[in-house]
Amino acid sequence: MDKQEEILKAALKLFVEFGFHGTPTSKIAKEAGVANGTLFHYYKTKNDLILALYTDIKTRLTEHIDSKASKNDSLKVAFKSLFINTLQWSQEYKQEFYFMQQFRVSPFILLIPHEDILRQAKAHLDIQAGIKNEILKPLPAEFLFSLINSHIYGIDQYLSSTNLSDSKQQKLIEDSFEILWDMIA
Amino acid sequence: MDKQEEILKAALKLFVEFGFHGTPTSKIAKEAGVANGTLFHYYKTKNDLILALYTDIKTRLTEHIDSKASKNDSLKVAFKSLFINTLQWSQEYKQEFYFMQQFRVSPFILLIPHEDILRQAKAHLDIQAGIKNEILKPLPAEFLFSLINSHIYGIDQYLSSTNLSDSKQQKLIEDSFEILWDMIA
Amino acid sequence: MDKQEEILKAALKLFVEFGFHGTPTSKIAKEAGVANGTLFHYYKTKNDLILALYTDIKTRLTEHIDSKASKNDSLKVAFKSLFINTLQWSQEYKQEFYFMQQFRVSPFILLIPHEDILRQAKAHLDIQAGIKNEILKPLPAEFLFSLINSHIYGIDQYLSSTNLSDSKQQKLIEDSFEILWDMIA
Amino acid sequence: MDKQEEILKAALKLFVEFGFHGTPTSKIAKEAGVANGTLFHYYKTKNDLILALYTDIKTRLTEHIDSKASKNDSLKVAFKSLFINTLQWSQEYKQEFYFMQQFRVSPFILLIPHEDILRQAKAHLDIQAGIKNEILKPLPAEFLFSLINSHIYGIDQYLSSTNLSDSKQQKLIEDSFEILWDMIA
DNA sequence: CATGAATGAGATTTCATTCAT
DNA sequence: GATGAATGAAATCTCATTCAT
Repeated sequence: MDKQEEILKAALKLFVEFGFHGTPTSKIAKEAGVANGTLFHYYKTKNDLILALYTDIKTRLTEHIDSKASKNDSLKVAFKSLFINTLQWSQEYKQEFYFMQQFRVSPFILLIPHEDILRQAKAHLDIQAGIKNEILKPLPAEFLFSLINSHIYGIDQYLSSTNLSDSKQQKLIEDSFEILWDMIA
Repeated sequence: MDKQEEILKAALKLFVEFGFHGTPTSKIAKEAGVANGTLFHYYKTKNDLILALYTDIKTRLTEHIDSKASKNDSLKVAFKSLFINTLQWSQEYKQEFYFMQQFRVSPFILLIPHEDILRQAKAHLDIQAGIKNEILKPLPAEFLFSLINSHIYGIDQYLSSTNLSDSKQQKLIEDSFEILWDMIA
Repeated sequence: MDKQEEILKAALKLFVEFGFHGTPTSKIAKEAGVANGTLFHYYKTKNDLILALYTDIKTRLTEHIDSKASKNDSLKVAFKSLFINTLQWSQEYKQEFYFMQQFRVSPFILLIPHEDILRQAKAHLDIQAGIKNEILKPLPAEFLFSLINSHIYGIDQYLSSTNLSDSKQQKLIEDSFEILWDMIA
Repeated sequence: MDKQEEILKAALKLFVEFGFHGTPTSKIAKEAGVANGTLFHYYKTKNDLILALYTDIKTRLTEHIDSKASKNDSLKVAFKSLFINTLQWSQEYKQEFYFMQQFRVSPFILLIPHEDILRQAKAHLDIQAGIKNEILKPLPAEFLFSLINSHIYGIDQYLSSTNLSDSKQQKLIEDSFEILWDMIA
């Protein structure tokens, strides 16, 4: 692994444990096994590092979801795939998922253009279309989007607080999707 | 308003905008219109101030909810009251509600005994009892709790991102409760 | 002497010896006998300190010159007074005078509005008027100003590089003025 | 142009604008279009670079003056040649001339043996001889030297602050020499 | 020769906290 | 109680310099 990756990895670990501001750049460098200045060789400022980490994680999650999606699925299958893959990823990459939540209630979120946030998230499925085709309930798309998102976060939180076996976890995720689908369709 | 209150008010405003660590105590003091040292007269450390603010806000929310609840309601009515009053409060005191979310994904949350968090939240309604009485679905209480909570946060987020009239907002909150109830009962 | 003065005094001493950037703020603080942070309590940045020092010295020189000037002098007497008092001050406050020269060939000079520099310098005598009254040679005022200034700096440099007794120094300054006067009148 | 020259050229440009310490070696390298390390291949330290630049410029000025001087001139003609050629050079190579002034009020000047400074400057004409031959006024040679030097700087400053046509500039330089000559002879 | 990633000492600046008034 | 000057540890960031390639 090259130094730049080591730095991101170390930053993630420490940010999750101590928060952005509770983590000095010197500790990140030490954890990454590089010199203090090396961090600033790759990231001009600590802010830049935080933003780069967010972008990196978001990209990885998006790629994971996209890699599992197939083009010709029905809306429900597409939704289900998105839902399940997001939650599986959230459990496999707990730190990453937690970091994103931290980031989203931090002032740093303001540095990400608002559209970027929505676009990427909604890119995976066309809620609008589902409403038009009368597959989804006739509610504002933004509202449905909020419901779906928060549902996912709720499940993630529950999974993280308990310690289910893989199969039980799998079952719970699938059941949860049916609950969600009943709610929005 | 006395100085102590002014300090809390100033801290809330600045924390929400700049984050805990992004807000120096000197700025809080200035915003509150008191001297630097005065802040430390009331709160021994900055940490103490943050915790006191959290406790203060949580208490105010709890009191609001409790003041609206009546003892002899059915479970559904009790749930509905909790749900509606929480969301109405979240919209009236947006900064406060946002602060609590910030606090909960921050390392400070570890300073609050885990049980305190659950107990207080669940104190208002006995999910366990609802399951036993077969009013609620036979799912783990913790799981239902997560679903309820995240649902509330989802609605709050949607309400905060749009700008509905009071009546429309009221309607949406009530509809959302029915959706939630269908999900858990 | 209060701390703010001590800081200016220490800064002057060290800047003259090591240059602006060759002097860390930590050394200034130590030389002034104050804590590191105290310097920044009075001057928001090192730049601010440098500018404040320049302004302070320039003010002191101006006040010295003004205090020695009398209103009703002839132009020649007024010039002579300015000339002599500037040079006496330059020898009494060598560090201060040297600092001003350092400052003037540094990028910091750009932070001082150009007009401020000329206005203050020319305020003491009206070259323009002297030209109109045919007391001074019919040359551009700016040109005469440059000649006068550089003459003063030349004498200062000579005085600083030799070690004359007070009386000889006094004599040389007076003779130099006559040389200057012959040059411009 | 080879890399070594590019480095000197870049250094000159940036030093004049930002000062010695205000200019990182990395910026010099970038401006010169070479890699960071290349600079240190040619100049062991930043200090060495600064000194080399000073020496280079001083040599070029000296060569310019020498190339214009003829051996058998009278003292006045020799002086005039020195004076005029210095000022013409100062206007043609403004950055270079400004750099030398910066250098002379910087702590770096101490790294140049004092005698070198005087010798080279005085090498071009024998003030001492002029005094003995009663061509120059019976004043200390060092004093005359200071007067001449500062006069030149004064003219340079005026020329740099205005924008005269070449012919007017030429005329002003010649007139200024007569003024100087009257002052010292 | 030339490169540029890597270093780490050190510079500037911030900031929670103290304390004499 | 209230003030705000003073503190100094610690944080972010810079930069001259090195060295493996």
